[in-house]
Parts: sequence; structure tokens; C-alpha cells
Amino acid sequence: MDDSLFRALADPTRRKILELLTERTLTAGEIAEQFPIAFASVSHHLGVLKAADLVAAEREGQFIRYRLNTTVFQEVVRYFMTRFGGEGAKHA
Amino acid sequence: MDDSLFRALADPTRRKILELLTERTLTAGEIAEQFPIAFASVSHHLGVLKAADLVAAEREGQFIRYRLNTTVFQEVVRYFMTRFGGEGAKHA
DNA sequence: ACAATATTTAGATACTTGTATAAATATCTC
DNA sequence: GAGATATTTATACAAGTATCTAAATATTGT
Repeated sequence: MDDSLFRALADPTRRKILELLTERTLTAGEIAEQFPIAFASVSHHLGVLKAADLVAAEREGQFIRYRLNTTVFQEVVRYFMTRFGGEGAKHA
Repeated sequence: MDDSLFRALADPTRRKILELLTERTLTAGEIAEQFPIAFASVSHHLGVLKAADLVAAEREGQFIRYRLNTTVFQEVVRYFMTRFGGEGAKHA
């Protein structure tokens, strides 16, 4: 389990970005609009998420579209369930 | 979902501590032995884990015994599964 | 090629954090 | 109560990080 993954999840802004991407894919600008911080700061967060392989980016004309990489989330769930899940996780 | 939880998980030493506690409860000293850093540093990590409610501590004579708080882990699993789990999580 | 739009990268700064050493607290034994 | 052991708390510092502004890169349209 990569360290960058957990560090990426440690920031609330980044977790919020991930939750936004659950609904649908979004461009960097659409994501940045949702936050009171500078676009460049959001771009930095997107870079961290991409480095952790939690999201994937694809250029679409002048825009860059981000989407959730669900595969990695499944790995996270598995990590927690196998190591710490105990009983309760099985029927969640 | 509390911010302190994810920040607590972001450090590899702390994740290792949690994994050690999966096997059995351990005293602070037994935990500290496993790491190349100072006892006080491990104690700091234990404080972070306790603040995030990931572990519970109980004095036992001169020792302090730590145990995993599995309830919180179930919440973590649920967080990931409901928001990001997709299909793969269901039969993991 | 130029201007406009979208996004990232670079450089700076304030804040947080992981670690260390030293001091403090708690318990046990004599 | 003094000394030994176990652990935490206090203080300091280097490294990491979230944010900002400004500059750079990429694409589109005229």
C-alpha cells in the first residue's frame, strides 16, 4: 500500500474533490470553482491525487477532464478490510 | 468523517503500529521496541492514534496497554465503500 | 500570428509535523 | 521515601505542505 495514497487522502480539500468526482467527470475549472482557494492551489491538489493514482486526467481541447480511478479505491477498501475490518466490515 | 482520522493514517509508522496491534494488545514499550526512533516519538504517534480514536489506552500497573479500536475501522471501510467502492467492493 | 481561455509550474511564505533530547509524571519495590 | 522502570509532556528544529501570486504552457478562434 503506497504511502502517497494515504498522504493524498489526508487533506480535506482533496477528499472533497474525490467526492465531487463520484457524481461525474469534471474539468479542472469546474472543480476549482467549488473551492474558495486559488485555481493554482486546486491544480496542485489534483496533481497530488493524480500522483497517488486516485484520479486520471485527460486533455479535452483546452480543458483537462478528471475522473475517479475506482480501482485504487477498491484496493483501499481491501486494505482496511483484510487488516482491520474485523467482523463488522463483512456485512457493511 | 473526521479529519484527524485520515491525518493519523497518513504516517507509515502509525500504520505499522496499527498493524502490530492487529495481532494482540501491546504496551507502549513493546510497540516502541519495534521502531528505530526514540520512545518519545513513538509515544507521540500513539497520542495521535488515540486522538483519532483508532486505538484505546489503558494503564496496567507501570505499563500502558494499547489496543485497536476496531469500530472506527469499520467506519472507514464504510466511508470508502459507500462513496467510492463501486462494484468491486461488494464482493471483496 | 495574436488574443483569449484553461491549466500547470515556479518561487515564496506561513503553518504543520516527525523527530530528538531533556524534564516531568506515574507506578512498583525495597 | 528513595531508587528503578515505564511512559508522557515540553521544547526545539528540520522537513514537509497548503496556499498565494506571477509566469509559463497549451489550445482555440479570429
